[in-house]
Amino acid sequence: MATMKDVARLAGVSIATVSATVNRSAFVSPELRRRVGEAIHELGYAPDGIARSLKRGRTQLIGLIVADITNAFFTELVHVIEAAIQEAGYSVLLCDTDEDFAKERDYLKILRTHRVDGVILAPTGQPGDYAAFQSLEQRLPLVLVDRVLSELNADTVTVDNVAAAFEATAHLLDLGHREIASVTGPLHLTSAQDRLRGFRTALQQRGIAAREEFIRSGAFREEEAMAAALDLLKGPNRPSAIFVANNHMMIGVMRAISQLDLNCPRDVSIVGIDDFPWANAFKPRLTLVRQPVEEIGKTAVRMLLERRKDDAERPPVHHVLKPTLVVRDSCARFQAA
Amino acid sequence: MATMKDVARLAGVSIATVSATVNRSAFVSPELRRRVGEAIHELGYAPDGIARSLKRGRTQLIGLIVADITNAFFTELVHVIEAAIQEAGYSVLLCDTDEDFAKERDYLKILRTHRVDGVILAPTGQPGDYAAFQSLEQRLPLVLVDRVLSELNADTVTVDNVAAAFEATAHLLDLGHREIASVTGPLHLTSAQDRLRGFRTALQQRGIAAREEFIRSGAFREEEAMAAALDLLKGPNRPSAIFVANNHMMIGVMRAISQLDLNCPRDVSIVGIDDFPWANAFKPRLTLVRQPVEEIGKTAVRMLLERRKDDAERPPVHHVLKPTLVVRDSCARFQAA
DNA sequence: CTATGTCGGCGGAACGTTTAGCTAATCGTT
DNA sequence: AACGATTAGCTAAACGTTCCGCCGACATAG
Repeated sequence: MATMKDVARLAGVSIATVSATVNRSAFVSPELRRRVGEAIHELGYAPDGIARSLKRGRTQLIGLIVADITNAFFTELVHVIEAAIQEAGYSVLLCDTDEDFAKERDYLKILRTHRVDGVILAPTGQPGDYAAFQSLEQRLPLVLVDRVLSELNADTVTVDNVAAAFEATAHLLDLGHREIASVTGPLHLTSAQDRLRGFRTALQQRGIAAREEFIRSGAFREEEAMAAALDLLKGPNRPSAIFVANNHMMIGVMRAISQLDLNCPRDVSIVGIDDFPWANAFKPRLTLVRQPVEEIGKTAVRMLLERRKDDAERPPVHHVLKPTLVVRDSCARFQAA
Repeated sequence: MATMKDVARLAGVSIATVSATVNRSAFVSPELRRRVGEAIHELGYAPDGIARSLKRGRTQLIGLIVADITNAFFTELVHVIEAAIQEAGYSVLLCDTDEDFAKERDYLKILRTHRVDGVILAPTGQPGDYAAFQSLEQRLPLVLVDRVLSELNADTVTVDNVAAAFEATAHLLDLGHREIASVTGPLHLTSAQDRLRGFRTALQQRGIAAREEFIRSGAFREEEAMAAALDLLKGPNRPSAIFVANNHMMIGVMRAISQLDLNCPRDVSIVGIDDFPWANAFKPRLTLVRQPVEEIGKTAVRMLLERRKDDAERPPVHHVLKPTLVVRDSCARFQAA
């Protein structure tokens, strides 16, 4: 592979001139510019980003760590973040932790080795897991998305999960439901905590006691949600509505309903969090709380790049975005059986 | 950020010894190993992958270019490829072209600048677009997935799209359908071509003439598929079944059915290509041809890394994997209206 | 006691850039 | 005519590694 030296020799100039030409970093006479251009073309020269990174001290690489790319929310998030990063002249180093903190830690180390210029992280760890990081990650610019980690005082972008769950639950309450179940995520994640909190607050506010046996929390996974829903729905005094905290879980719940030959929304109303492409392509079209994914992604990228510029020890900023309820057909007015 | 020099100074050894210790590339006495280890720990040293890459001539980076990460097939593919690459000690540089060849070309250039060790590419270009590449891409190890590009004689991993479409169509024929429509992708992509071919072959084999007005080809997108399906289904002599060539299009078709208040499979039978998580969570549970995504991904990674080792000018190899029909509820036996 | 061999560890030259500082040439000013 | 100012382009020193070749110490053999 041709190097600047080859180009310089062929064009009869010094490598400094080649560099100046390639980077437009200094005036180069038209004549030399032409000769350099020709030599580059002839040799098929392309600058070596590695050498350049070494010298410049930055790589134009951003690490993106998500918990689970097959979750449609993260898919979409990766999509918009990738586009925004590319637009800004950087590239994405993708890491998928599969909700496994050990992997996440490994990835962080790898990203550090690759000398990425910054990291966008959707963390999976428990509080306490990150104690070592503050010092270890010698101020690598970091933005947290979707889930917060108070101990890691970094910039964050999240949606108001309490509000999301509150709205979803309030919608159910408005329709007359009282026996409402909740299938929610692992409670060490702030997103899951907040969603459960919003759910409880909505009930409380109407003076309705939450029935603890109707609250199921487990991993953000299809199988567990299906098991939970099956268990919830098979008994004689089943809830008339279920609030589902995540889209993987939604699949599980819908499959449970399908398997029990129940009809949604006639037999049970369902409301969830996270919109996704298929949500309105089937029966029933799902009523959901939509997160502003595009805004989350763009904001995260913007914050990261700003943080890079003036890496002053400016205190972290936290963006909290508003979710919106999208009403479709999966919730019906309550009627006694 | 601490460098080997710092470590060497603190441990009282040469940087060569630090390097040997870090890489286990030469025998280092236990005593020195201990001192170096301590110094590394104390300084929080981590090797600089950039300098290492420059010296070694490889980056442990693999470029992954997909046409559209929001397509569940590619989502899953990215998921398994990322895992396999990570497992092999490499990292993924993710590029999403949004089915735009101009972007694809830019990405290829960027990847080259980043000096990736290889590229896995799901191309979007038309034949002819890649003419310049052979020489330009100075033998960058390359594996094509999902879609082939004969002019780019690289290794490929695909599924037998002809067989996939054939099986799907045959299933419809077996159920007695005769007026079968096809909503298929852009015909400059081999995957779309092959799927249409399989569809035609199945009809032909039973001596049934394909009705050209029932064949719609457009971008692999939801909106266009919805428009096509709307048009196909609103007339009085509508097809009794539709073969849908891709999962984005499937969403569009299902939405059209929902909008027209038709019932699938009673009014129209649907079979598609590409399984996805939601396919059996709703009514109707979709009958689909499933691609062996995991095998595609793992094979692609394996081929790429092998190609790296002995970069002999060994001729390209082409893996063609078998799809399987998954019968669920979206196709019913034909009955005259 | 010297010659030979072994082996842990070191020095230093790369890898392909960027960039500070320099040189020689050209120019305008007095 | 002499002198600084300006300028195009060059030289060379980094950046943080890897790894070849060497050196000195020690062991063994003759």
